[in-house]
Amino acid sequence: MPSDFSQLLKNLQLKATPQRLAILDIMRAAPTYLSPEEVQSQLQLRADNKVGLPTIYRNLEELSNQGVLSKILHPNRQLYYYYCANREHHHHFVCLACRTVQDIHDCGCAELASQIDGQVELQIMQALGTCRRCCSQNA
Amino acid sequence: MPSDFSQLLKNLQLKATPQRLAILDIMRAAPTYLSPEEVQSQLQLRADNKVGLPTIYRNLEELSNQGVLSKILHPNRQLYYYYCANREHHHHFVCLACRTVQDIHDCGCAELASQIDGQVELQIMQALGTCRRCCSQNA
DNA sequence: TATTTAGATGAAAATCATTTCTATTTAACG
DNA sequence: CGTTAAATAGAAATGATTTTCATCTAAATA
Repeated sequence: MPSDFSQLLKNLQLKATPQRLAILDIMRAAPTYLSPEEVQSQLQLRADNKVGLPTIYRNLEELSNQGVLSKILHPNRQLYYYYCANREHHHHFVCLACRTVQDIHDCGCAELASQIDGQVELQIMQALGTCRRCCSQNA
Repeated sequence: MPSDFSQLLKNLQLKATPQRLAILDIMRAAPTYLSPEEVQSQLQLRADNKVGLPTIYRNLEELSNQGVLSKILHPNRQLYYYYCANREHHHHFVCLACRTVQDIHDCGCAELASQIDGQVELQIMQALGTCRRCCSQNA
């Protein structure tokens, strides 16, 4: 759980640019998943330097590839990202109403891979729906 | 397993247009998943009438919503569709090399839903990789 | 069989998230 | 401090997907 993102980036052999650090800061503080444009808006609110959208796209993708962020394929076909401190293999349940994210611990991926006649290289698994809190509010 | 797609479409309250029937025919015959553009190419090869891309997009999406086709979210971010006669709840393992699809029967979705603090409305689950045949060919 | 109409199609244009290009800047190492 | 590979910004391009809208047609009904 490094609040020291500089060290994290060094470990990943990425330069600790102000933009990267600011993006990481936003992502860690966000209670929900964010789209690249939303990350940009939040950066502007903080009166940080303006960060270009291509930079945000590049960094979100890179950090996602490195496992620092999780990527969410929304049904609306946009990409969203989420900072998850949990470094173990797991998946997420995403509330489409309030955008909060729950960890799914027992995902059964290992069992699944074992029944496949081939080699699983990428497993996309997402549960989307309405969390209990939002369910009860709409009732 | 209706080879009689007219009846299937009637059940779904969709008109049995020549375009729809042709698309279904292509999809059923395809040994792999197809992109909308690939469906269009195949339609042209058959010297059927030309079918517009928007029509293909609309129909693939509609038939996918109705459960007649399965949708594949490819890592390259394009959509692909696949005709699967298996009407039970299941998921797919997709070979990225040869594009063939295997059914995954024991997906653990029910167990997963039970551990979530909320209501799962949509579960995206895909295993992507290399099937055994392609694995051995590349060795 | 003719009429009617909701649903479907096609062509062109629009949309819009994402990526590329390229000149400029900068973090980090020595 | 100088060097250099990596990173950034802004503008432009990309390209899959969707919308628009005028036209057509399947199929229910008379």
